[in-house]
Amino acid sequence: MPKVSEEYRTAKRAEIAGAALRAFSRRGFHATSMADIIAESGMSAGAIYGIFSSKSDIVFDVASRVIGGRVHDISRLADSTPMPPPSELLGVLMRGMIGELGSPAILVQLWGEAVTDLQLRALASGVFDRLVSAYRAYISLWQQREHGLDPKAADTVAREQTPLFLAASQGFILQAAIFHDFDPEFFLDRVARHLPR
Amino acid sequence: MPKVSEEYRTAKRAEIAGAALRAFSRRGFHATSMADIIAESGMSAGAIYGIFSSKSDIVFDVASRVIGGRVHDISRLADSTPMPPPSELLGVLMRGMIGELGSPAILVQLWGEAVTDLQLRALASGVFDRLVSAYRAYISLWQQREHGLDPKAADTVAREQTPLFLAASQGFILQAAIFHDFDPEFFLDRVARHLPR
DNA sequence: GTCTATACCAGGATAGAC
DNA sequence: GTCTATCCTGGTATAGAC
Repeated sequence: MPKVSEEYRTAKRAEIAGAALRAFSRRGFHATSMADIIAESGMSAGAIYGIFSSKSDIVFDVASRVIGGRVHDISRLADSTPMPPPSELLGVLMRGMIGELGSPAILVQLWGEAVTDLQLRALASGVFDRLVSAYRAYISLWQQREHGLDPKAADTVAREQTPLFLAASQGFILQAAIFHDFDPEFFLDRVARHLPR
Repeated sequence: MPKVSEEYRTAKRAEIAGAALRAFSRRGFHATSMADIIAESGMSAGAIYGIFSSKSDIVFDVASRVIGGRVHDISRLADSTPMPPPSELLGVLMRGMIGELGSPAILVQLWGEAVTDLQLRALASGVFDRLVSAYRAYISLWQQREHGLDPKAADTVAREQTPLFLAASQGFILQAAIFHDFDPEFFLDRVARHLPR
């Protein structure tokens, strides 16, 4: 098998996925036609169907990339140093997401699809799980360092707090996507003030 | 104009909307065809198009009903007595929603649509606004009664806290829709414990 | 591998009879 | 007002040439 071809394929995939993401972000998954993706990518139908087998194949690939980016964000914050307090973690994560993704609208669209699509649901559920784990590990470590708890006690505290951190993250994303005049910093400030320390 | 006809129309509308809601809940807005709605309602295409002008007309009607129900929930809790503490408000609201709606999945679908549909977005945004107002009024009253704050100070506190309450509500709904093994009471217990008093 | 042109189909909406 | 049968658009996927 020619190795050039393989690299070429993955490069093309990324290129098409990028175009599709832009189109989906503007008009939604269903309102976006293959013709839109073709126009946005500057390629032809034949070229695209040579790389992706169907539209839903593209949707799933785009979803994986978007969501994979979130997973990457999460894993990074675990090694950030110095450790900001957990209450600031939310802000770090959300700002990073906005910076990389522009608008979180596509995530909300994905959630909507995930409700009825088993594959996408597994994907979304997996990210939530990872986010929970990351928050938990972080909070646990913080509790040990700052409050001198032993690992077991710290983990118990962390477990208690994670659902709220997850909900706050999700609320941020949703409100940013729906409210026309959403102010990220206002939200983060208000919420951080009431998150446990 | 015959008044019997008017009542008949609204009854039929409700009937069709109910059937459509069931179909949408199962398969999603887009995957549900008019044929599905026709089958679920037991009526014919002609009958339905005599009442609704298009599929998106039905979607919007269903969305309004679902979301109108939430508004009703919210307005009720303001007059509940004795007043539970704000930290329990979330549970009251979420349990009521589950009881009436079954699963919150349809709400997440709506959010996903709202991102790209201006009308639905206005609808969703309006509900969030109302929820914010309701939480704010409630918390303000609570602060006055329990902590003896004057109305102005109480409202300031309430304003600070509402974003987190809203986010917690949204997180509950989303997690309930996506996590396969979501435990409502576990979530509510953990979150209530860290919500401000 | 990629292009254009097109086959094919799902599904929303309507016509016309009752 | 309601039914059935059907029209027709929009959109995915493919055929065949290059």
